[in-house]
Amino acid sequence: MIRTVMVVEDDDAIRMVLRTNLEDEGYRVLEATTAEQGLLIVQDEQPDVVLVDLRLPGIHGLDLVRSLRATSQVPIIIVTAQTDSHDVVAGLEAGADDYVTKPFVAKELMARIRTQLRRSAQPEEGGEDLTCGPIELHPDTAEVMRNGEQVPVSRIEFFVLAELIGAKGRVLSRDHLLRKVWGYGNAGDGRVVDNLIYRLRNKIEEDPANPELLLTVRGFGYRMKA
Amino acid sequence: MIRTVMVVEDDDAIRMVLRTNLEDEGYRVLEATTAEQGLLIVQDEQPDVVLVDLRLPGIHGLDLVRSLRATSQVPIIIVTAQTDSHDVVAGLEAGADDYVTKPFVAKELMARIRTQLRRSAQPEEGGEDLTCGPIELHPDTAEVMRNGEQVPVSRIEFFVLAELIGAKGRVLSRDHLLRKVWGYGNAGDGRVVDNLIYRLRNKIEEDPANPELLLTVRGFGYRMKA
DNA sequence: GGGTTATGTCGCAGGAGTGTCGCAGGTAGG
DNA sequence: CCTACCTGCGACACTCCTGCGACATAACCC
Repeated sequence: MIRTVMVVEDDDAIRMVLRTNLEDEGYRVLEATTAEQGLLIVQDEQPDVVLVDLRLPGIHGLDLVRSLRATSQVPIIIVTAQTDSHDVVAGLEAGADDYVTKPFVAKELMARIRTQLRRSAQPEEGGEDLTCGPIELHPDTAEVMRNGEQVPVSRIEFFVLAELIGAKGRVLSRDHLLRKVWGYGNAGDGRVVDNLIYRLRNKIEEDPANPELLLTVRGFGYRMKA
Repeated sequence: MIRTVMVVEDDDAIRMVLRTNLEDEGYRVLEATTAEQGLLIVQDEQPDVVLVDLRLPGIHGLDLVRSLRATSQVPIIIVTAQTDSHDVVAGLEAGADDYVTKPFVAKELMARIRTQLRRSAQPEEGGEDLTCGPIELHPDTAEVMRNGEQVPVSRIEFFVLAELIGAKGRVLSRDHLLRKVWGYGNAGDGRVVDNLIYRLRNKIEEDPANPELLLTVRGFGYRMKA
């Protein structure tokens, strides 16, 4: 599963260092240089962790933390040059989950990110099963059921199906699926998605040639039946 | 609601400082000076947070962290004089939720404790017996029984089995197991997990070549039969 | 209809994921 | 010092996945 980390930091050099380290760890990285921008992107992309600098142009990082906390449970790690323990307390009280001071050691920061991810990964058992008509997804066991019978699907097929069902009938572009499931780097041939949809249909559709669940939206992408 | 904080620390002076600060914040405080003692008390009293020093007489603090994690989700904060970032990484990978270095600022530590409590305020599942079909785990004695007969397993095998059974049928990735059981420092070869599963199957499965309890989920990891 | 583009269909080869097993260094206990 | 066991590692076999390419078919536009 590809995890997404959001970095809100106005210093280009530090942001680049963070991006490099995060990508080396296999994360998808989103960037913002202002609190306003960060807030929008978080709502849009729902990252798995947010790194926030306190000294931002315009709105202060602390206010960003409070705004995020007001609407989201996403783990927040403050990464800042302000080392005063008073600032640490304020940051944590504002709703941050951890506080790391610059200059930070990359390996330590990565470990702290993993720690946050580990904890936020637990409630996934509370995550209700994804269903669509006769199809049922169990994220806990990575199983797909059709009419109660188990259908063997591969790892990638599972993620694509989860993404589609999670979209609840909205159309998802090939590009969107490529990014979410395959993860930026290996974009390659756009037809990969078509192929996978074909195989998926053979597994979950009654009549794969006339799909009733996994529908094509010509020119846009694919969607599940509402 | 009165929260309980457990302190595992052998230095009398520091333990006293912690106790005073914690009681001022309104917590109930439990104390232990060794890892063994700490483990017993945690099982007995189920505190809401555990503070652990790394340098303990006898069993090392890191091993205490791993032992706690094997059977409990209690938030763990390492409080230690070891400031090396390598130690921080090892501590977090062992399962700690935060890492504070001495000398610490009391107010900051208190804030970090509140942060942990805030997150763990969610409901906990009851203390479960670690059983799965004919398999039975006794964390107290580190014994594994199959159909009432004792099966000799090694230390690591025990932890892996505990982790799997504790997951109640959910899939656990190799990475997850590596971090939880091995502690990632020695990550090295991912095949270590496969090997261990193979050996575990030879001990607990009727027909190891056709496992019915310890199942492979291709592309994801392993899981116990629900 | 004819041309063009988007998508469906399907087989293949390389490769990733996993099971299996033996080996050797390490470790604990006698 | 010896022994037994644990444990990480590497090698090999095997299955299944998956990206790709080639062609067929359907939808769209003029």
